[in-house]
Amino acid sequence: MAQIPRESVREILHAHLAGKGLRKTSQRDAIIEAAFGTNEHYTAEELLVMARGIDRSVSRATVYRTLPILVESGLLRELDLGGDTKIYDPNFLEHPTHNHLVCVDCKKIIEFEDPNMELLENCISRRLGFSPTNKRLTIEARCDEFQQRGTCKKGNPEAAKA
Amino acid sequence: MAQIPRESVREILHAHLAGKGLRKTSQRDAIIEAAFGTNEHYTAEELLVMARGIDRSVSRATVYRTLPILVESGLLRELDLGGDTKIYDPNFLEHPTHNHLVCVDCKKIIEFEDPNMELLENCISRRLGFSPTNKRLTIEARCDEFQQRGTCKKGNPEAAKA
DNA sequence: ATTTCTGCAAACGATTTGCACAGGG
DNA sequence: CCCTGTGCAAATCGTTTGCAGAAAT
Repeated sequence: MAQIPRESVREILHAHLAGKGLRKTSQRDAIIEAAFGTNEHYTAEELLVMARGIDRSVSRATVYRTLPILVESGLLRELDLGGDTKIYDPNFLEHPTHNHLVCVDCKKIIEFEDPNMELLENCISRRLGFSPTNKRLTIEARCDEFQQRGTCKKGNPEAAKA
Repeated sequence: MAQIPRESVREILHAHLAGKGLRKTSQRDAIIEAAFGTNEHYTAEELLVMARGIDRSVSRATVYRTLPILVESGLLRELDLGGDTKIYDPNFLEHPTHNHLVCVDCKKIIEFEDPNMELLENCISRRLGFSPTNKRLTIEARCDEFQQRGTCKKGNPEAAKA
């Protein structure tokens, strides 16, 4: 499933760890494996479950302590999409400029890229006296299909109930 | 300070309360007064302090219970700008389509309107199969001035430390 | 009178942290 | 060996909620 070659991830991560005097541990390996073994978004808790599937000894605390490291490394992106849980997005390397559309109805997160949006963000930021570095953009919208049928195949059905 | 005539706010709010069988109470009045007596953004906790300045008897729970009512009424907007606290924006009536730029450095929240952004949001949403209703958009950026001087007059200085 | 509101304090849920031990360099 | 990483459980912090009394209709 993962589109990023595992070696690249490992390389970049090892470089990052080494550069910071951080150590390679079996738990971190399991977490990394889990974190980049999918293209789906996930929460810290979901990552914990996935990582435990690889190495039973991974603890919640270690997941929470490792996530910021992965984010710093530039391989993982942390999303604040308005819920009370942070969401993590492993597709950052391939699509560094993508934005997110969150469906209010079905909770589905859709990634999109749009050069016009890129351009417009830059213009607006500059006009206001800001550098467009490190920007995030999220659109919240309503799902047409969900509006009509009360359900939709885009989103995960359980999320819709929440 | 408030640009919205207080009567309009009261009228709309009373209509909203009446329509839902909700009661007018002194605590709610104080909260409303505080909520629309400024153009600044605020957190629930900050609103509590402001409301208590008007009516000492206002409790934290009542503020938290009243905020969703104000948001539903359409007069107050709830913003999720990525921190762990929700932010409330009383300027929604005057500028219904405005978006937000949050400075990573000085934490300042800047409101802006841009017809091109409007248009683009609509196009993108539609293209993806969503109705552009109820959308929110936030740009996160770095403050030029802050980058150069380590401080900036745009933002509130204390927020920058956080 | 009836029903909604309120304050208080306890409950909550995601995340963080102190501690003593385990394990990489 | 030394210092970082780990699991556990307790602590945080914003927000929510159960309850019994207070107030609005």
